Amino acid sequence: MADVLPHGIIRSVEFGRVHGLRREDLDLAATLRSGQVFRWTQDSDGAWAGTIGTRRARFLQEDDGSLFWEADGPDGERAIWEFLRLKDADLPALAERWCAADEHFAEAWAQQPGIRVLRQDPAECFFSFLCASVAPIRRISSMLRAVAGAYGEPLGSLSNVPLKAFPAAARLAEADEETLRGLGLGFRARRVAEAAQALILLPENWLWTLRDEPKSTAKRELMRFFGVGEKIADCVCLFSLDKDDAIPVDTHIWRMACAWYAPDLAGRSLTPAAYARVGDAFRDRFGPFAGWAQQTLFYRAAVSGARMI
DNA sequence: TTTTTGCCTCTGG
DNA sequence: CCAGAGGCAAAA
Repeated sequence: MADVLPHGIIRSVEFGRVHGLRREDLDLAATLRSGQVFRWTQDSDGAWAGTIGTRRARFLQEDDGSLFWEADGPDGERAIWEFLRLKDADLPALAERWCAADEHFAEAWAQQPGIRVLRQDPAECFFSFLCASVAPIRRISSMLRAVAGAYGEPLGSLSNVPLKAFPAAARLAEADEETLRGLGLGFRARRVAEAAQALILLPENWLWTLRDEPKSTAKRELMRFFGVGEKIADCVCLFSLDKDDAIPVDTHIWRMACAWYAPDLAGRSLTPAAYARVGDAFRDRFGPFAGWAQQTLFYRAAVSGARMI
């Protein structure tokens, strides 16, 4: 099957299946809903469609856990495995240790196993979390869909779901603040416009090169952008730059830390020193993939809405 | 230097 | 009216 995209590129859609996956390895729906990606949509068949960079993709997870996928080639299968990080982390084995180390994680895992950290496109991730300030997931999704709808390159449809690439910085740099405001970004419009302007002065692959830098360097570089503080920098590090022990400290993680992992912080305010203490407490307890453990705890508190503390 | 405070902005209760 | 997936800049 071959598609001619609106800009003339011919792509063939590849497909395949990942066997031997259990819910403990991957719960696709929970992972895509866990507040790390915002533009994946579920159709009436229960399949999820979205983009990985400029590549269209579609997933359907069967009841036994196994995963059917479709994706633009070439190397669709490799792209799927990288996006889901299936080779990088044995989630059930990690979770078994985390359950033994922490009763609160054990409760969250029992309710919802299989939430993975994805390896997403760094540019879309950067702009996504720039838009995430003081906004619930539903609103973040609506902002990013509006931005992609207005500026994103059409990639054609996959199973009747029209898909657009998230606009490159060069395209976003053409947008002025007022236009972005009109797309519902509010005060975030200035941050997105300025970040796009700053990014086009750097090499096109600059964000990707941060994958090769240590977390401290990547964070420091990201925080030079207006609108990027520690929390957003940690989100970009964890969700797109392979920094598996980055801990984005939002209000939910902060409350958990005060209650369970660093109780001496209770009643204090979230200063930079306290922020660092929270991250260290998570890394002490959960180890090099602490950010993955964080994602399960975050889902339980922020997405499922369960009362934990 | 570190921490606190006010402000920005808008949807939903 | 108030609260909520933050960050900035000024001031203490």
